[in-house]
Amino acid sequence: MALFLSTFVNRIDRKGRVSVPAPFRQALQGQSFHGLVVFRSYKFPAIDAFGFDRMEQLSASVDTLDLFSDRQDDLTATIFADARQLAFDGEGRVMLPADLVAHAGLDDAAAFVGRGPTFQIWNPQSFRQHQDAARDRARSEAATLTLRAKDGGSGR
Amino acid sequence: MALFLSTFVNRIDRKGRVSVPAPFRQALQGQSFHGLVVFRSYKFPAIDAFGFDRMEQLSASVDTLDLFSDRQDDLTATIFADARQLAFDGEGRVMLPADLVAHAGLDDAAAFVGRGPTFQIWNPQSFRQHQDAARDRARSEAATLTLRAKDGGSGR
DNA sequence: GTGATCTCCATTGACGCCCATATGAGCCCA
DNA sequence: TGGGCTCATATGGGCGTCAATGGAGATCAC
Repeated sequence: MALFLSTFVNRIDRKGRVSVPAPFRQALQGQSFHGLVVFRSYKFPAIDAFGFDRMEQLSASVDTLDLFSDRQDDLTATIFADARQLAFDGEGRVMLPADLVAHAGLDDAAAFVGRGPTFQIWNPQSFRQHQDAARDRARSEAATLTLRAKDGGSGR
Repeated sequence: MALFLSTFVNRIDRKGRVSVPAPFRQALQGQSFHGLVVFRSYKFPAIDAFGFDRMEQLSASVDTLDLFSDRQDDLTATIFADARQLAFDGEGRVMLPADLVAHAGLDDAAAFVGRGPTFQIWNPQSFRQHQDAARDRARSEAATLTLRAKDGGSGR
């Protein structure tokens, strides 16, 4: 399974193309579709992304011949309808659709942010602010966590 | 199995023809009928659609009584009676029957909305509203889903 | 004969594919 | 340890191809 670590910032050229970081491309090797699956993040001004195999898994888990389940309507409508496949070109770049660029507030650069099994694409400035805020929150919670962690040892 | 992702908006010309998005056509390749199976969505102002193989699957399931609740029975009966086959022309277009156009409130454009194993055809404006609402609902359910995934181990 | 549907052709605009260049990191050798 | 070399990645631009769209003519059904 793919594992995405660290953050990389690459330029977006005037044709809307951006290089996917080589380590991320390596993590995506050997999938049935050579590229990314992306969609608008629910909670952030960012783009969520992962490999095609993860989408296939999602489809299989949702798929039944019951066409009439109310429960899955919102989920499928949102996930599958909103997802896009972005194919790599020969140089390992993808074209970012204009509406996703708008959603993430992207300008001339994109930050690829590893999140383990998935990653996100942010405006670099927005991400820095977001990250700083997250760090502050984590720091203020640290006292509580430390007390709990006493028996467990080093969480990170 | 076919996997329909993303949303594509294409124009309907004055003869009622509309191009099926190329990625969807690719997902439908190699089936015994070169075209779509469509019927009125029973809960949305939209057209449900998928490939012929899925209709065959559905038929087989009904035969083996897999889907033998009364509710399913009514609904599947409705589907088979209501379903139509729309053949591709040389350019990958289909002709939308007038009554389906009316049911979906289609005008001069059609949104092809991927739903994983199936897709739908909507009036673009109607779909946008529907998607925004579904997105809000999904967002509020996201917390619940996350909590469930946590104890299940690493959700995928 | 008349209307509708299917087939074929032309246009245009976007996107995929190709090559060329720069930049930086790692490696080898002195 | 320092310098130079090499290779991979990132980046920019040009061009060909395919998809979407519109229309005209042929064929079939009523």
